[in-house]
Amino acid sequence: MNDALKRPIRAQSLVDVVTERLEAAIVNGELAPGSRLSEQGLALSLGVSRGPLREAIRRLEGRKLVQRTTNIGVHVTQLTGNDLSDLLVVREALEGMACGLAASAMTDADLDDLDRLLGEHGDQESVRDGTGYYQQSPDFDFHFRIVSASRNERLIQMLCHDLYDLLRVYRYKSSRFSGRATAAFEEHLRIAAALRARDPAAAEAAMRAHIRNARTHILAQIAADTTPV
Amino acid sequence: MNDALKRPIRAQSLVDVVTERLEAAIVNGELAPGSRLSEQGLALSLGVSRGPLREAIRRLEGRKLVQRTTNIGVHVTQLTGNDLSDLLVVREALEGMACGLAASAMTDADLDDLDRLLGEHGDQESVRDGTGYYQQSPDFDFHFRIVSASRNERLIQMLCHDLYDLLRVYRYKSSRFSGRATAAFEEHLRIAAALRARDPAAAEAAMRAHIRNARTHILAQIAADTTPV
DNA sequence: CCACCCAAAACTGTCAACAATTTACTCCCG
DNA sequence: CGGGAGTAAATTGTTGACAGTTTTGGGTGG
Repeated sequence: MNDALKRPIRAQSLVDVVTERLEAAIVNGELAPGSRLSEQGLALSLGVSRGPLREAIRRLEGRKLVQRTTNIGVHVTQLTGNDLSDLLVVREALEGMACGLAASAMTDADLDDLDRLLGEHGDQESVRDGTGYYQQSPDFDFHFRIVSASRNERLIQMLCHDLYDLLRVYRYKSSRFSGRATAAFEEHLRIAAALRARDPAAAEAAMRAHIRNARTHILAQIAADTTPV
Repeated sequence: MNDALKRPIRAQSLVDVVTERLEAAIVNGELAPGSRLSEQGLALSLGVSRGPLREAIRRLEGRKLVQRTTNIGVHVTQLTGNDLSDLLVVREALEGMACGLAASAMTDADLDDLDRLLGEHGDQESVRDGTGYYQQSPDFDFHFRIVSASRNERLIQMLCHDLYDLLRVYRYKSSRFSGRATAAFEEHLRIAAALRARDPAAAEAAMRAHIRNARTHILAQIAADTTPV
């Protein structure tokens, strides 16, 4: 799909490298939400000057992954329950649309791949008892494939790059979202069936219901988690 | 709604000021899409050093308003017809959702305000013949109010700040999108009616149809514009 | 007259130093 | 012993300078 070759390779600047490193560190929890980023310290530990580091931070700032307060410093974005709620509504809208588009655009090969993926999920026991710590990755795989099949670059970018990153940040901060693996798996099957039927409306509805259920579950879990504290 | 007072005021840094200026210049067309931004020249004309200017550019880069190529320079994002098409699909998904939420959240006062706005629009002759150059602003007003009524901060931000900015950039670059003012106005009325009925599903459907029609119209106009060239 | 190569100018990438503000600590007073 | 003012340390904001790359222009050879 990509031309790959022919386009001149450009040495990526320090800013690019630093941005990737910071993004990875934030997403995988190495930099905890709410934690402060010291420019001096980070510049030293990354072996770069403060200039490129600051520029990288500005870029993440534009993506809402960090927040800068003038003369105070930058903090990794900390999502409140409300933020997470809002974010999942946005995800419902975007991913529902993506799923509807995918229903029209997916090839037979794509559909077969998706079924194979679901087959592997079904074999895992973690789906049945629903601990699902490393169910996280296959779950993202499933959604990632459907979104990619929408063939809408902007939509793919917004979901897979921006939204998923933000959601991952939250996941690592708070406790696992578990206890719904079985229901989620069945919803995945329903989505796959609608895609196989090439029914955009049904596919969108199934995906939206899936995300709406996840949202309800997550919000309930958060409410139960934070009220006792 | 905002606490306004009590929160200490912070002198906004040069980066903030520069970011606003650049954003405004790009949105209002002063910096044309595809044009190159010279760091030296801009720094000189804005009266700041290259450091803050570069940081401001990085922030806009995160928002996809400009694009940087290593060792070459930064260019104002130039949307292709495909980009615009993708973008409008995203807008359909997000603004449809926002409109559905607004149907539940809008107060009677909000609805009255919206009706008053529509009444003013109906009086303008530009709606009837449909030149609609400065119809642009009232149109954004209408959409802006509905989106704001969704009470979803993330959604509001994504639509009113990010998406509308990008769309405005395109509008100024290419020819006016006209000839649909009458139909658009009627669709606005239909949306308002659904909101007044507090019917989320109908409101979402009406908004999505409205944006889908606009998209079709715009894409057709672009195809007619560029093929002869 | 065109194509190619080489040198100079212009520009971007990076860095280290300086200025301004915030934070932390210490000392003094009540 | 508690509170507050003042000072010192640390951190962020900004700047100017240097290094590396790209582009431009001219000159030479075919």
